[in-house]
Amino acid sequence: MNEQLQPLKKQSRAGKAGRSGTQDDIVYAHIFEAILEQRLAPGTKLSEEALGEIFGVSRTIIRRALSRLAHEGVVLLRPNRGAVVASPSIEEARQVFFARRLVEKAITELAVVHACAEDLAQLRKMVEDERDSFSRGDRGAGIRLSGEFHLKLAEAAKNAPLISFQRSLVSQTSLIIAQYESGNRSHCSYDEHMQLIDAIEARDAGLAVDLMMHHMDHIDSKLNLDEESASDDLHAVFSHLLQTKGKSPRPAAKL
Amino acid sequence: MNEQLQPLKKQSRAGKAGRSGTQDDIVYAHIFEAILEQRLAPGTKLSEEALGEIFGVSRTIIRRALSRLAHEGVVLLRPNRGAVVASPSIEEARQVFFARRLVEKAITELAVVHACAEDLAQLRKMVEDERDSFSRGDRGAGIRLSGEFHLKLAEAAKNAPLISFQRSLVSQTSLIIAQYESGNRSHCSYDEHMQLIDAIEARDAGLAVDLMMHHMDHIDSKLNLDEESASDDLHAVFSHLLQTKGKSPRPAAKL
DNA sequence: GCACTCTGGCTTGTGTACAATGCGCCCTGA
DNA sequence: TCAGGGCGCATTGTACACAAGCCAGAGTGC
Repeated sequence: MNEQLQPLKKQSRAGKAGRSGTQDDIVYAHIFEAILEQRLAPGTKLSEEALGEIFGVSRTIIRRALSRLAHEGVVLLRPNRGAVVASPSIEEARQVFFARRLVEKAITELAVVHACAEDLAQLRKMVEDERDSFSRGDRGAGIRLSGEFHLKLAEAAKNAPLISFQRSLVSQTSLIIAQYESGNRSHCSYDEHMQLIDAIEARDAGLAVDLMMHHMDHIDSKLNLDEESASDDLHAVFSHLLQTKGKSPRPAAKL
Repeated sequence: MNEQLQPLKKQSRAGKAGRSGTQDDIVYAHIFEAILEQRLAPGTKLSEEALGEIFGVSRTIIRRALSRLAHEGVVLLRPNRGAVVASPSIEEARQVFFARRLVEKAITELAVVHACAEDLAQLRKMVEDERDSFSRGDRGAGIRLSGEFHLKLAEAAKNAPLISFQRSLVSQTSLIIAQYESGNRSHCSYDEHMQLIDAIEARDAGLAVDLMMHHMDHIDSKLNLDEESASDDLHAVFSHLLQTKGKSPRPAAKL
């Protein structure tokens, strides 16, 4: 484990949020991608020094990236105890989905009004990329691109606070999907995405919102949030025993 | 300007978000308070070294606090050019208010269902504090406490993502009020707040939501978002010339 | 007189060293 | 054999030093 990337010349592919500017953006994007594509399992410890070696930067940069990830809820920052990949509980997942329905509805309505031709073109392109990923069998990239579609939709709605909130919600949703999706059904959201774009382009608010709500239902129904699925993560398994109020879940009883 | 606080013994009163734990929380809370109470005018440069001296900590801590404030939108972080107190444009203010209506409605509905007796008691206490502040003529504290009321309401709704979003929205709203409120009308929201608590306690969702929406209308009507008010801040005055997309507004034309 | 350039100073960005805290192992005693 | 306590190590928290990047002002040429 002593290999490292070349000292981070501004790499092009930085997936999401790829403002390929400063170093911490790159680190951020890489970790983010790794988490969403499940190369990093929930609960995994994210050591600052290890990451620093891997990316060839100092802990300062890593720390900033982790801080951003923590803000978006995909990483849990425990004081004096380091960062771990978040493992949202069922209850947390429900809360995220509730908030998402709310936001997606508003975004859809706004997008019907504000989306310009270029927005729509970009959205279509993203859906195509998404379809390609799934047909290629790249589930991780598919989840990520599906998320980016919803984020782009928020941008088309032209409301800055909602965009930022949506970014956080989408990140967490992706993590939840990665964690809870029942494997037997393929995640084929691109079809619904395309219909949605059509409705928005037709400026049919009623239809667009309906489609979006059904889309949310579908995502929801693909998850087993009703029962605990088998997991190697004690926190997830025993999440109903944990306090959900404080940001640092600890066992309520000694395990 | 060479005075400094005593080296930050864990001060108790840390206003909002007063997790009186680590140092950066304290710094964060103090700057936050200062901005909301208009002791720091929009556009003011926030020098890292100066703040570090004032609070008796190193730039590392200041930097973290500024980063958090930037996340909430009350501070603008310009790469290589330091931090300034945000001065939201009219358009940004409108977007914040749009998002707030959305969130407040959802929060109110949730609070009607989930608010427990202790939540309601705390809410009542906060409204009393708020009234005291205004009767004492402490407008800054009043604005802050009014914001904290709405934040507490979000907590009573028991949805973590909405709480965090609400925190950001309330912060920005407070900043907007501080910047745009027409001075001739007194900000007497505590009365409406109290009615709202009553409706929630009565579990009357319809009434509660109505009250909340009217409350939003009132706040809205107190601001002059229709025309530019006089301002000593070039960014605010010429905000319609500035790009609102990028996070770092620069003049579109040489001033 | 005006505008342009270059330089000096100041502020932020990054890396690193040291301090502090938490965790696990080992040792001891019952 | 197991529980409890103490110690050492590993990891994070903080401060500081150096590098890099802006900005303003003085100086110069047109």
